[in-house]
Amino acid sequence: MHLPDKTIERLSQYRRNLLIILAKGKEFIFSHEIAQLLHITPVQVRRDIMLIGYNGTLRRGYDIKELIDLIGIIIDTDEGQNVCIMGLGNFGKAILNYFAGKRPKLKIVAAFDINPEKIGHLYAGVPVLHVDELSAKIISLNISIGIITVPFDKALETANLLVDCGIKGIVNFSSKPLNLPEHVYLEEFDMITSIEKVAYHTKRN
Amino acid sequence: MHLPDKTIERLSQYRRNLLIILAKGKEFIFSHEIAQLLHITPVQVRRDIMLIGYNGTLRRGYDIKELIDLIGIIIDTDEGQNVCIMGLGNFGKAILNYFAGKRPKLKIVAAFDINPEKIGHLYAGVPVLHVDELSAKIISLNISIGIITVPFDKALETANLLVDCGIKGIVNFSSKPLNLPEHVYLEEFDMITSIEKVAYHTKRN
DNA sequence: CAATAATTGTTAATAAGATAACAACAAAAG
DNA sequence: CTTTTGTTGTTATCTTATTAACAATTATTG
Ligand SMILES: NC(=O)c1ccc[n+]([C@@H]2O[C@H](COP(=O)([O-])OP(=O)(O)OC[C@H]3O[C@@H](n4cnc5c(N)ncnc54)[C@H](O)[C@@H]3O)[C@@H](O)[C@H]2O)c1
Ligand SMILES: NC(=O)c1ccc[n+]([C@@H]2O[C@H](COP(=O)([O-])OP(=O)(O)OC[C@H]3O[C@@H](n4cnc5c(N)ncnc54)[C@H](O)[C@@H]3O)[C@@H](O)[C@H]2O)c1
Repeated sequence: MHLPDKTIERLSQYRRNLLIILAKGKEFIFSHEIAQLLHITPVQVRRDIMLIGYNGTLRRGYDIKELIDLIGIIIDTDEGQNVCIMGLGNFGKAILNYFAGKRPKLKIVAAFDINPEKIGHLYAGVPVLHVDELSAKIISLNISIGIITVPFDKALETANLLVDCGIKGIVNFSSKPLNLPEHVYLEEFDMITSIEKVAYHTKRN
Repeated sequence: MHLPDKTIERLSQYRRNLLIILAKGKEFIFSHEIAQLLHITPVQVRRDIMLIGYNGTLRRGYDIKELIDLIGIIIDTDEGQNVCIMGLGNFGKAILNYFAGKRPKLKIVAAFDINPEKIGHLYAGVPVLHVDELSAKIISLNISIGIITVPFDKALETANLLVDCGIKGIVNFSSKPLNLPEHVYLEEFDMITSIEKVAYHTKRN
């Protein structure tokens, strides 16, 4: 089954929001309710759900629990994947706090840094280790995804290190665009782009 | 002139990278060099540049300085826009550090929080103020864009506050999706989506 | 029980975005 | 001076993404 990239992004958002709604005790949800949550159209929601092969109930909507589980089957692996974070500065800490315990199948199991004051402690329940240990720990902790939040001028060497250690995917939040080998999946984000987009769109008026 | 949304995003990225290259002393650049930086195709670059009406020189490429200036005319206003950040936690601090002095036409001029220990100080050169002052300061500091980094359960009231104060655009990094009036431009980002996208794409192999 | 309203699932149509193709031409090489 | 090479600018094509349209069907209303 091939799924469009944008559908994957929305599935992730659906799940995050459905989990919250489920926790409030709601059992079924209509496409237009999901749509309203994410400022998209109900058709879009129904189409995505169609693509993953799920069927709702006419006039009752979608079973929230079932939908969440199915999204899990699509995004997650059975055993789950382990994640590490490179660079425990403000940004890295924000990510750890935010992520902690949120996704059972996607665990941040270690943070790597070079600052001796940070190493050896736990942060948000996650051990902070020295970068020298990376190679060994990626294997022993079975880490397949790395998040890069080191300073600009350390991003390249950090990425190379991860690649050499056999990482499968990287999320790069450092502002240095990376050029990775094809077999490593890369996702980059820079908030300056977000903010400048808003700046552009608020120019008029 | 109408520009596609994706082109705006890329223009922002072009500029960020061109500024770095300019600082290194390079004066001209080819489309394929820009393309390589951002993992896109040279055609894409040329097309974007065409859309903004800039002309390079055949076989010399684009004048980096001119290109940067033109992108500035498109994204920025002449006087610049002022930005505030709501919630100075780890995430807010990371943004302030990162942004500080980086974009002359897009200044973060205040951070708002409710924690008395934070208020009254400077962080990364930016004054930390109490949320109660928001309404007055948005006017006196001429703030038109707000960045939300308050906790999940405070995001809605914070957004409403900004809207009531006449904000023109919001970047929402809190994990709570917002429903804003049409005249306020909204940009949202959640890193869980980025990470889960990587998780999905690294499932196979 | 008939009529109406609401909702899904799916195909068809449209729109947005990316890539390919190539003419034009300037610089470099021969 | 002629040919080759490299690069831009632009149109045409292809691909991906979104929206519209509507049949099917179930619940609700009268
Ligand atoms: N993409 C975005 O939107 C965005 C936003 C904010 C910051 N950033 C970028 O993220 C990065 C981190 O920002 P921050 O505010 O957390 O910075 P920071 O300085 O607070 O943290 C960086 C951390 O990395 C550690 N470090 C340095 N070299 C290292 C190495 N070789 N290996 C491992 N760890 C190393 C440092 O000890 C420090 O703890 C910067 O590049 C910044 O520009 C990006
Ligand atoms: N979108 C993402 O990718 C992403 C990533 C990390 C964190 N987050 C979210 O960002 C938010 C902030 O994360 P953090 O790690 O910085 O949290 P934090 O707890 O460190 O910081 C929150 C700050 O907001 C302040 N605050 C609380 N209520 C406020 C109010 N009403 N007005 C103004 N300030 C107020 C607090 O005093 C604190 O300083 C959270 O909602 C978190 O879930 C999102």
